[in-house]
Amino acid sequence: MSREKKEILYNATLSLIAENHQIGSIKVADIALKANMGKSTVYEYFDSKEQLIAESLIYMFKKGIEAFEQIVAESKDFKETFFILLDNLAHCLDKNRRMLDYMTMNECNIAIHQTVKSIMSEKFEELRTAYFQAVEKLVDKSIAEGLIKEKPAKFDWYMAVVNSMTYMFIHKQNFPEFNHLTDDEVKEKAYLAFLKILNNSDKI
Amino acid sequence: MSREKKEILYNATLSLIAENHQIGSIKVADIALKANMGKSTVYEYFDSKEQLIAESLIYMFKKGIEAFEQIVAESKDFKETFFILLDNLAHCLDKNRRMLDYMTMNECNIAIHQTVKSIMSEKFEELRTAYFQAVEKLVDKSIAEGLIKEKPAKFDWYMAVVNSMTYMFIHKQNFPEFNHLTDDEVKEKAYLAFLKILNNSDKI
Amino acid sequence: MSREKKEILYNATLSLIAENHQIGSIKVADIALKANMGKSTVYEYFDSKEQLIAESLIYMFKKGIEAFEQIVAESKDFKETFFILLDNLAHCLDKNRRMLDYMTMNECNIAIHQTVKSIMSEKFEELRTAYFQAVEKLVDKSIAEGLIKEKPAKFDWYMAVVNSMTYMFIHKQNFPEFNHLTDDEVKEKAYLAFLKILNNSDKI
Amino acid sequence: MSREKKEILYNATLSLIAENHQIGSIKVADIALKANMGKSTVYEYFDSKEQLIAESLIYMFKKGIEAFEQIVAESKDFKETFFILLDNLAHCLDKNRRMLDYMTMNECNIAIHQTVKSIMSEKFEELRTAYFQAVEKLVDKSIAEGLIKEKPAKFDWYMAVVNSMTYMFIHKQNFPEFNHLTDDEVKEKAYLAFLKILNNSDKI
DNA sequence: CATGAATGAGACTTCATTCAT
DNA sequence: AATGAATGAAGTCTCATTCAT
Repeated sequence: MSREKKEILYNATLSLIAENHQIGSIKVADIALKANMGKSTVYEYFDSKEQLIAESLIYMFKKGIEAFEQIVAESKDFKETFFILLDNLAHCLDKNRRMLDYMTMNECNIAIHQTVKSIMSEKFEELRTAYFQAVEKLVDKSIAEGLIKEKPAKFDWYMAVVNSMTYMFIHKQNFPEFNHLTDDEVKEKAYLAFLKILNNSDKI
Repeated sequence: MSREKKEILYNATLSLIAENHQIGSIKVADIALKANMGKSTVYEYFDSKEQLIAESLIYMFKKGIEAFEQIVAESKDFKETFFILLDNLAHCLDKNRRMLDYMTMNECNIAIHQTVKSIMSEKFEELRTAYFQAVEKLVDKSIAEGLIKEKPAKFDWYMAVVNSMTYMFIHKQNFPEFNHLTDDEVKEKAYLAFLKILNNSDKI
Repeated sequence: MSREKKEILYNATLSLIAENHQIGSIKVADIALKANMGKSTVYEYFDSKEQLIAESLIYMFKKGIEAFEQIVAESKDFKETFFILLDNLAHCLDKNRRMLDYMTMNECNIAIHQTVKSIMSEKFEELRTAYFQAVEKLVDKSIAEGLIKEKPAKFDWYMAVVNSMTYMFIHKQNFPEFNHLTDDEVKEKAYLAFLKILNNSDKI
Repeated sequence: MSREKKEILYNATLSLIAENHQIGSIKVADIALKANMGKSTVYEYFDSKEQLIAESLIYMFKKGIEAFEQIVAESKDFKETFFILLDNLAHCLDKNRRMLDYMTMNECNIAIHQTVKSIMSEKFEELRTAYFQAVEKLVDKSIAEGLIKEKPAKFDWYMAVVNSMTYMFIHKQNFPEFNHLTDDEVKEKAYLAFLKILNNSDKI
């Protein structure tokens, strides 16, 4: 039960982060309201607001990485897998425009508060390692299919993936300049960018 | 005088943003302290904290775009210009790891507060237009030098620039996985990515 | 059964009073923890925290007076009895430096709360009477042994006893000025003070 | 001005301590009300409730010792000085029955809270030293007048003074057993006890 | 009997803002 | 023009108590 209630609170917190876009301004009262419980009940499960937020973020990362892993694990070909992942990201960005900060694991988004920071820094390396592994499996799939000639350096394939995610992110900012593009067109561009970055290194 | 004091306050605010990494948690008291004046004096120049922050951000964008324009305007060749811009970004990221959020003009980072949001949205389009123009001049330089065969679509060249900035950003996160890379190597990679993304569109 | 559980709670409460030194800051959660039971169980036996504390204090007084009586009742001579009592007090003061407040039956230490006050005031007179009787028996012993020439007024003999207890109390405060004195020396001084106060009334 | 406002708050706090009789249960709201200011204003002058309480107690001790010193300094004879001091004590006890705890400098009354404790412990030794000096001057006066034959040990004269104060304290508890005694009679008894304790050491 | 879970009331504290000087 | 002083509103957290099981 403790586990279940904690997850309710994680999800309440995360949906507020998605709405509010600013971790620092989340109020315990809001979390409690969203989770359908009294403010004081929150403190039965967590020592402080910071503890709750920190754990919620870890929870979010874990779930996100798990989802990523599962999508990669399903035996689709690379392009289909890649597109599902971008669709997924687009969906997340619809809910929370700041999601890219989290997807790039930018620690400064989390280190609002000394308490949150110290709670998270332990788990952070572990999470990042898992994330890199999942991303690597995706890249390996593209290599196995011959789309990428030879395995690039870690930084290179990581950047290629980040860059393709950035395509979705920039498009979701809804600048009028880019409103004419559909999600599908952007995904296609992201896909091409991935391949271009990791191929033809000899050409230039 | 009014002008001068306002700029002092802008700069105080911006240096706090750079340090704190969270707009929502900046306090008027801190700004006043940094600006060497009493809290109440701040209210002689601005109606509210939000007004001050919003104007400070606009000020930052303006200065940033001006700096970008000036670097591009100086008659260096494309590669040198590009590298100076990346050096500049690296310097900004050293002070404020969240700077990319601002550089990509992600509005959600600013919309902490309804007041800030409405103040900024007027100016925002103007700023973005200026930013796009500056970026376009940079891209045009690469075309003029023949590094890019033909002028790509707006979204494509904008993404190419954003992606190259992302290289610096990811590297500045100091993940142990990428600590072996020097700033110069990363700049080179960013430069190559820019060219790859905008060339060879026929190859794939 | 009810009786037994209640006593467990009394003792848990009293040991917390001994540790905390402040009745007002004792928490039901602490009492329950010390008594090895759930917080809600406390409310099976007592209507409120105040009721429990009030009854615990009464229990403490009763036990204390009984102990006092028993020591006096054992057929030792006056000086030995007196010293055992002072030893006893020293032991109590080691656990709770505020014990003197209770030993002098200073009602203000108990009247933290209107509820406690009203609960106690009924019993208080009864307890004080018993206490005075016990003290009187001690004094009578000193008279029977001829150490005191004639029976002094009630206030006088009560003060003589209180004063001798104060010796122990002051010594237990561990002021560096008095650290060189041993417990035995202080007891001797307290004993002499008792005799001096109650004798030679004609001399001065 | 800061000094003046702080003193207002000290006095508000001390009058609440006198009324409430329990340091732990004093509320900032009550202090602010008593001092005629908003709750938040209190925090302009003190970092926390504990800091305010600790400083208030130090202030009380200081003022008390100063008053004691001044009474002793005025060139009255010993008995008159002694009686004025006891009158003074009686007056304090009327306001705050716990005052004896403070007069005996029982540190446990102050150490409710770790913060208060650490703030005070620095000053405590200094205060105690001043207190002992003041008491010593009083005792010296009795020696100078020949009321005490030779100067007793520090512990002995300190105990004699404490004991005489205890007379007032016990009487102020208003036990029905002692209601027939007037303040003047009690003062006389306290005075005699002082002399008896410090004289005739040879007699017993 | 016993208690885990929940919570309302209320405490401390922060901070943007106002106001008198 | 500048600010020290004051504060209301709001946020975090605590804790005695209730209630369903």
